[in-house]
Amino acid sequence: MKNYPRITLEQWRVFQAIIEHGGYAQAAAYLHRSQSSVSYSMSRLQEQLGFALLKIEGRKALLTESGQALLQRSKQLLNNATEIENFAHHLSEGREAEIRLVVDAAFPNDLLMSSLATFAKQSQGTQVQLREIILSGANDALLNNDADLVIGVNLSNDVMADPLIEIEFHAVAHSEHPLHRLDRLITEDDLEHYMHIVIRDSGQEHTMDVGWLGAQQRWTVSSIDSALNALQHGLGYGWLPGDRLVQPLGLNQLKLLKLQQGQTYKADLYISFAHPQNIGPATRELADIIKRAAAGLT
Amino acid sequence: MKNYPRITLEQWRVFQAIIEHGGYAQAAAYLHRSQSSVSYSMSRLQEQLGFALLKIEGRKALLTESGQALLQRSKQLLNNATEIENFAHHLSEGREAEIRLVVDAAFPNDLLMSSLATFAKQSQGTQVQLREIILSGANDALLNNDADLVIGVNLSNDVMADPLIEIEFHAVAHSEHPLHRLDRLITEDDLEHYMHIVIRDSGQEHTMDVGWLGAQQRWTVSSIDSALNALQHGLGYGWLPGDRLVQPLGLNQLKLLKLQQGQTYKADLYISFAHPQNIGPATRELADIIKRAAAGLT
DNA sequence: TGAAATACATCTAATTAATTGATATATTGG
DNA sequence: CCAATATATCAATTAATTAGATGTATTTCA
Repeated sequence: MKNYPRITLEQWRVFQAIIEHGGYAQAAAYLHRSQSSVSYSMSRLQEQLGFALLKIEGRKALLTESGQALLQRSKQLLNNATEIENFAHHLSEGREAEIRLVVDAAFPNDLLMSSLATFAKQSQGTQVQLREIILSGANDALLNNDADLVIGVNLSNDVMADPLIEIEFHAVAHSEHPLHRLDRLITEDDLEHYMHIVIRDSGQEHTMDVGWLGAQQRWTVSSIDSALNALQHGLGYGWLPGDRLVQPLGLNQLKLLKLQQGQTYKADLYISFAHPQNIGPATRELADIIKRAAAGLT
Repeated sequence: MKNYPRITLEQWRVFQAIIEHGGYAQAAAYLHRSQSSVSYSMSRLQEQLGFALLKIEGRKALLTESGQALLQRSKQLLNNATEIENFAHHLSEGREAEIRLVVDAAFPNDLLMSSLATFAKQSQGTQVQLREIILSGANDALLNNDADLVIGVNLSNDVMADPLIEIEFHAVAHSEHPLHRLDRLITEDDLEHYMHIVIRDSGQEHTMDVGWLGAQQRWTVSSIDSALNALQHGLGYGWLPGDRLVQPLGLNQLKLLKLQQGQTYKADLYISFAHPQNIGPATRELADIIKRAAAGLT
């Protein structure tokens, strides 16, 4: 099996030009070459492949079946090659090769995904490296200089942070959880008797510190998915962002707790550039897309 | 913006060889060229791009940031080019460029997808064009010669058809449908009073012929998804393949009907080559994969 | 029907690009 | 500071591509 290409991009280009312009002569005109040059390239290509891509029927050049299959793929190849050079051009103008985006898990996933999809269309080759964090992880990322763009809570002390959206956290527990069987609004005291599932800063270990009777019980997890998992297994109660609750509430796996107070609390998510003094064009575009998407939602 | 590539595959290959083999001299040895040739190619590449991919630090060639970004992409490009030539080689040995696969909608989707995923790994570039049909659509495809491989029901008269799996169709209706409120097993007469959602041959028009009181009412749809949609909106009852019912039954959107008789009926799905006298290697491989997947399920 | 026009193939010469071998320049290690 | 190592550059050579002229086959249409 071949491990490096022997056919040049120029050869594929000539092949495509012949098809797209309806013949050798037209291709030659398009490529600013002589007809014999086109003929030579094409015959060399077919000689290297070992079979015909074109059959000359009468005096028209027609694609063979194999030719059709290779035309399609060679077009992709040529586009690929062109894109690299365009990307290189953007690079030389200061466009970033990669954006390191850090996002708090509370940020709605569909909003993030649709923003990334929009950005991908106009990215000019800039790739996005996505990292999900929780709470202070966002600030850590800012401090440690391993992010370019950050979405998180509590960035408000950062003067440059723009508010994005408000996330509502709702108190929930498994639908069979004893808290749902109380015939009254739930008080702080009631909660003390049950396990509290807490999402805490990313990057830290799971710890379990079950106290004794009456003491506050708490299980700390490091991701929203872990918290959901724990809740769905009936391990306790906890506060989770609304958009992650739509499905489990719909399926009746979880139920909202009717609290005397504090049934929901709100947190603001901010977006911020990690290096405000030096923001590349692609990073700015991505930030704008996210801001617009968030604004459109409210 | 450039619309055709000016940098040759060879240039990218030289660039990669320098990185992979740790220097110009080693790359030259690997490529069976002189060191000066490698140096020339590389400097020409950078001249064309307008910026440096390598910086010579001391006497070691190190990637610049841009170089890193382009190395990654150029590797993809080279792989892409190599793959086309390998694919061409397979073509010249008689492998198909494309397989037209026609599948009855009753065939379990996950089975189909996992089979296609398996095939993709060993496809050697052969692409699969997938078309979904219903009932006699499979036979149509066979007759009209616009398929290479067919999965459908009622292919049994075709001597070459292999039985794949048995599909169970279950009678269901929306969980609030009046049929569920009868305190006894449902009879044929009961059914006559309600809309029957029927999936019929593909390629035909939706028709709605609502009869009057007591007469048989029927809504004919042309896909399983349409049928599910109709059922989930409580429009009537119908028989659907079991694997498509798992979710709606789980969500309690639909409920199985308790019929006096005929609550489920079974259909056998067969797989068949459209042109048994002339089967390409890739088509045979894909058929084998599907047969094995189906066999593993039962 | 047959001459003119069209289209691809082939040949040779000219041109362009790539490669080499020798040598220059720079850096590192001892 | 010298020997070894690594890349850069130069001039000469070699290879690949291109062009121009010409050949062959097909189609058009007068």
